[in-house]
Amino acid sequence: MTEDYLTGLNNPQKDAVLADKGPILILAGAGSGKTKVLTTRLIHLIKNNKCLASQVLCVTFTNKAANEMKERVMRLLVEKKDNLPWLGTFHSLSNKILRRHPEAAGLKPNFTILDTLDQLKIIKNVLEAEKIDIKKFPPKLIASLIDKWKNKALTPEDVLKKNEDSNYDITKKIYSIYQERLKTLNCVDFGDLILHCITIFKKIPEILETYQNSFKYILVDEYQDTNEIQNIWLNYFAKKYQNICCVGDDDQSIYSWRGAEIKNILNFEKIYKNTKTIRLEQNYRSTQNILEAASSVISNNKNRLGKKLWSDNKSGELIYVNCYKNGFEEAVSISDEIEKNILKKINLNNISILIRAAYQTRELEDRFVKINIPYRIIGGYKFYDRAEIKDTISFLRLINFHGDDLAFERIVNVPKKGIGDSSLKELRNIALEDKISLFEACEIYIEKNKSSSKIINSLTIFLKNIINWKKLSKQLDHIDLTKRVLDESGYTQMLMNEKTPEADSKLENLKELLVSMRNFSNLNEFLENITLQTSIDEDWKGEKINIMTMHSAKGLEFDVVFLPGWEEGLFPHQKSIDESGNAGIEEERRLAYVAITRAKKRLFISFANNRKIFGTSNDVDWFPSLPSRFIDELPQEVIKINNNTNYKSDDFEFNQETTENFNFRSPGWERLISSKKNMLVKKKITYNNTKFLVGESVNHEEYGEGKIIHIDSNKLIVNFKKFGEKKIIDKFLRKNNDN
DNA sequence: TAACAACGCTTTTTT
DNA sequence: AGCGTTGTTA
Repeated sequence: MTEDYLTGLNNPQKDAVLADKGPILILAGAGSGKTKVLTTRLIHLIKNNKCLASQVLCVTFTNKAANEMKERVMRLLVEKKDNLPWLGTFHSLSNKILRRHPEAAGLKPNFTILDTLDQLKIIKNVLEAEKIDIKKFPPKLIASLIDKWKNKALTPEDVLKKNEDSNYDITKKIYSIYQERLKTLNCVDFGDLILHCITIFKKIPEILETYQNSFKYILVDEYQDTNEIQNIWLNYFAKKYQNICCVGDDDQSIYSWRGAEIKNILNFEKIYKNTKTIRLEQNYRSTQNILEAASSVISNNKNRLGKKLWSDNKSGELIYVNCYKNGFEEAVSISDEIEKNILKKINLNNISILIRAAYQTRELEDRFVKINIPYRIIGGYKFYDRAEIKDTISFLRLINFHGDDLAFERIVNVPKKGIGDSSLKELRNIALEDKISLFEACEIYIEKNKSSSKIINSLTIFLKNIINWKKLSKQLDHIDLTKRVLDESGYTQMLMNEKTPEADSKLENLKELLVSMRNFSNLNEFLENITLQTSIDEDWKGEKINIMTMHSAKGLEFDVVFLPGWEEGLFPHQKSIDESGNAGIEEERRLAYVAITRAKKRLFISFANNRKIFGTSNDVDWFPSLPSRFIDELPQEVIKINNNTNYKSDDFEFNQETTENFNFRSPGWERLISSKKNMLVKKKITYNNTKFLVGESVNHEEYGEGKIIHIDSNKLIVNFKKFGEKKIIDKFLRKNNDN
C-alpha cells in the first residue's frame, strides 16, 4: 500500500515514517528532510488510525515550526481537523498542561508567565529585601544559576538538600525565596513551566497516568538540543507505550549553554531497549561545494558520532571568502551583493545574513536604512519587550489580577502623576508588614490618609480606574478593553503630547499590538500565551532580507546566505572559549556547521581586519582582528578568496583596499561615494601601540606561557612553550610577571 | 518628585 | 552608542 504522501521519500525516510511501534532514533544530517519525515510520520499515524490525532505528542523547537506542522497536518487531514495532535515547544506544551492543573503546582488559575526582565526585577527585589549586595551577587548571575538548576529539574528543596557546593549557599536561599515570591504573585518563569509539570507528576501519579495513557505516540524534533529536565519530561510520557521517535543531529547541538545534553542522544538506545536507529544521510538542500565546506569544518571536532553526508546535487558556485578593512566596508559589500540580487529580481525572503552576536546588526542596519533595502530582524529585541507594550500588558495584568505587584509597580505612576519612589516605598512597607499585595496596601494607605493630598488623589483615581476596567472586562472584548484603558489612563494622550518620532512609533506599535490581539479570543488567552511568543514567530510577511543570529536560523534554509564577522574572538566567541575551553570551541564549530548548511545555493563568508567593539565614535577604539580559525578549515578547492587580495592564512598582510575595485556600483553606492571619502578621512584608524616588547614573557588563556619573537603593530608572534609559534593579537595576551 | 547630567558598564547564543 | 544607576538641582 503506497500512500500518496509517501511519494518522494527515499528508503530510510520511508522506514522512519512507517516504523510503527517502539522507540526510534533518527540521526538526520543537515538538509536531509527530517522535518518532512516527522510531518509525514505524523500524518501516517493518523491516516492509518494507529491512534487518534489527539493521542500524539509532538515537540518542536520553535512555535513557528509547530505552526507550520499544524498547517500541513490540517491540510492533509481535512476530515479530522477537529481532533488535533498536541503540537508545540516544550514550554508551550508544558504551559498547556499546567493550565489544566494549576492548583497541583500551588498556582491559581490564570497565572502569568514572566519574561527575563520581570524575572530579574523580582530577583533584584528579593536581594534588596534580604539586604544582599547586588554587586557581589549580580541578579543576572543568580538568574542563570537558578535557570541551571531548573534545567536539571532541581527544586529549591533539592538544591538545599545537596550539601555540595556550599559556595552557593546564599544563591540557594535566594532561589527558595524567589520561588515563594513567584507563588504569591501567581507567576511562573520559563523554567517553572517544565519544572512544575515534573513536580506534579512526582506528587500526583494519577495525573501523570492520564497523560501516559493518552500519548500513544511521541515525536521530538531537534532532540540534540534537549536538556536534562526536558528529557525527564519526555521519559515520563513515553514510559507506558515506548512509542517515542526522536530526530536529531549531534553536529547541530548548539544550546549546551542552556543545559542541552548531547548525551540524551547518545544514551537514547540505553534508556529505550530495542531502539530502531535510522540514519538520514542524503542532503537535498545545498550544493556539493557548500556541503563539502560544512563537512570539512565539522570534521575538526573530535567529540561526535560521525556521519557521511552525501548529495546528488551539482557542485554549484564556489564559496566566497571575503576580507574587508573593517565592518563598515563589509556591510557595504554585502548590501552591494544584495542589490545585484534585487536587479535579478530574486525574492529577498530567500536571502539571509546570519550573525554570531546581536550587536552585529547595527552596522548592517545602518547600511540598509541608508540605501533603502528592506530587511527584517529575527530574534533581537522582541516586540513584546518594548516599554509601551509592556506597560499596556501590565495594565491588563493588574486588571486581571490585582495581586500582580510587578504590574502594579510598573504602571502605578504611568503616565506620571506624582507617585514617586518614596510613596512606593511606603506602600511596599505596608504590603510587607501585612503580607498583602501592593494593590491592597494602596487601599489601606488611602484609608489611613483621608486628607486629600495630590498623591492620595492620584492613587484613588488609579484604583478606581483599575476596578472600573475590571468590571468593563466582563462586558467588552479584550481589544475594546485595551483601547479604553489606553485612552482613559491617559497613555495615548501622553504619547501624543510628546510629538517626537519615538513617540509616534510607539503609538504605531500600540496599534500593532491591538491588531495582534485578534489572534487571541479573549483576555485570558492573550495573557496566558503572550510571553511564549517569540520574535521568530512573527513578522514573516512582505519581501525583505532576513537578519538573524546563527542560533535563530536553526531549522531554516535560504538560497543565499551571508556569514559576516568570522573573526577570532567574535566567532568563535571569546566568551565561549573562556568559559568552556575546547568544548566551547567545538560548540562554536557546530554553530559554523549549522550556519554553512543553511545555504542552498550561494554562500558568502567574510571577516574584517578591524572592528569597532563598542559604539565609540573616536578613532581609538577600533580593534584589529584575525580571521576565524574556521576559515582555515574550509577546503581550498571550494572557496574563492576576495578580489586579488593576497590572503594567506599564514600572513598578516590583510590590509589591502577592497572597496576600490567593486565591479558593481549600486545606486546606493553611487550616492554614498562622495560622502564616503570624507568619512574615511574622519574615521582614520589609529592603532594602539602595543605595550609588549620582543623577548617578553607572556600568558595566553588558551595557549599558556610563551615568549614574543616578533611584533607587527599589535599583531604579535609568540612562541608558546606547549603550542609553538602562534600569531596573536596583543589584547589576548597578559604580561607574565612570575619571573 | 521630576528632569537632567554624569558615570560606568556593556555584548554570546534563548524558551 | 545606548542603557541603567547615581547624584544634583529646581
